[in-house]
Amino acid sequence: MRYSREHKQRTRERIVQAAARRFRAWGGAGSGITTLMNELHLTHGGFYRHFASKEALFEEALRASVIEMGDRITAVAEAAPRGAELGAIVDAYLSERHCEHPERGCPLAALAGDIVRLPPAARTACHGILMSYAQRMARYLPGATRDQRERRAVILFSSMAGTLGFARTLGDRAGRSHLLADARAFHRRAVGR
Amino acid sequence: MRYSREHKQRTRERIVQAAARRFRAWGGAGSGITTLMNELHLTHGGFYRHFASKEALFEEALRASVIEMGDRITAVAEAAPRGAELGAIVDAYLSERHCEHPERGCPLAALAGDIVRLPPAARTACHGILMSYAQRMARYLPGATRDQRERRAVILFSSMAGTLGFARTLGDRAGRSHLLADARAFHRRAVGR
DNA sequence: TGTACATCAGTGAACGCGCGTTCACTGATGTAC
DNA sequence: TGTACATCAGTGAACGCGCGTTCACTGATGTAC
Repeated sequence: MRYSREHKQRTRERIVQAAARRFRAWGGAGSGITTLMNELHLTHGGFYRHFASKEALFEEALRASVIEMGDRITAVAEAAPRGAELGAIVDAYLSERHCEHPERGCPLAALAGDIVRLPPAARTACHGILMSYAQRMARYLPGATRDQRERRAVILFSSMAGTLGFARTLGDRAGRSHLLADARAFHRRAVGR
Repeated sequence: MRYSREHKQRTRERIVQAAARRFRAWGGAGSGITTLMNELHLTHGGFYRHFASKEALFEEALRASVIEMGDRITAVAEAAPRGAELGAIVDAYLSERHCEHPERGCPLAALAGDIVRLPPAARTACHGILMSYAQRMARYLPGATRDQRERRAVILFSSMAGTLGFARTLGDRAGRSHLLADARAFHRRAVGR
């Protein structure tokens, strides 16, 4: 049947949002088209009216994840007292909440491992999307030039992502909590003067 | 046919070594049993005379990777002037050589993303193997107690792994080179006094 | 405003493919006598 | 030392399964007249 005016656009967005969560939780290979569409009470066949391929969806979902996470970090920085933005970002990024919810968290921490193994063209596209994330975060980093702030943002976020990723391999809740506290202290010091 | 005395043991080791390389390069899901066995001029059927499952091989290969990487880092530290061990480790870990050869490199950088998504029992086992790696590295970290050195090793290596992982998403050689140089400076400073 | 037709989001069977795993079989070597 | 038999690493066909993708079809709504 034919659907009303903006119906298609809304469906597309629902697919992207669901995929953004699922890919971060289960990886690019870990979440199939059928399961994804069923979650939205649709069948797999309709998927290709919205996306050329699963890879196209992956990129779109990554873009959405980057925006979502960027918004969250921006909100944290905005809520912090002036001068304490970066510390607040580090604390939020390395929080237990973030650690326990990869599906709503940083796509760099959740998907870097998948992106590395993508074919070159897709990998480069995804790298670009991740860089737009770092660019947005750059304003909270110290540095004389825009380039310097951006480069520092890349280092800070990718290294926090590494520690977060390792913390997620730990089953023990208390252990994770200690590890994250250590990590917050480390990154706060590393990024402070 | 039946094979000579130590033949089985040697075959097993060849499988583990090949898997250790392949898993780091292509991930746990990215390298199949058939392809792996064919690389060794064997057929897939024989695999189950050596391992109960692919997951059992993954653990074994992770163990081998951790030992291999631990040996490499230890050699780097041993070759460094007294007091310069940690700086040498950071430089080697964040070198272009390491970045371009995940198949021979750090399993934490290459496989953390896969390990996070393993079923709980396997994930805990793999986490333990990664911890034995951090424990071995702990002696090169500053700290009053063994526990403190170990915790610092976890933070340092996991955060370097994150940056290395991100660098691997970058197709451009020169860009990677700059990023790694930034990362070496960052981690050397963070880990020094 | 009413009618006829075109559109196209969504359906569900079907495709080829590679995966992990199983199993009956082979046959050279180890072992028991 | 020689013979008969057991062993078992490795083979290759076959299994069920889930995957991404294709396609003929449906039918309510948009659009043209």
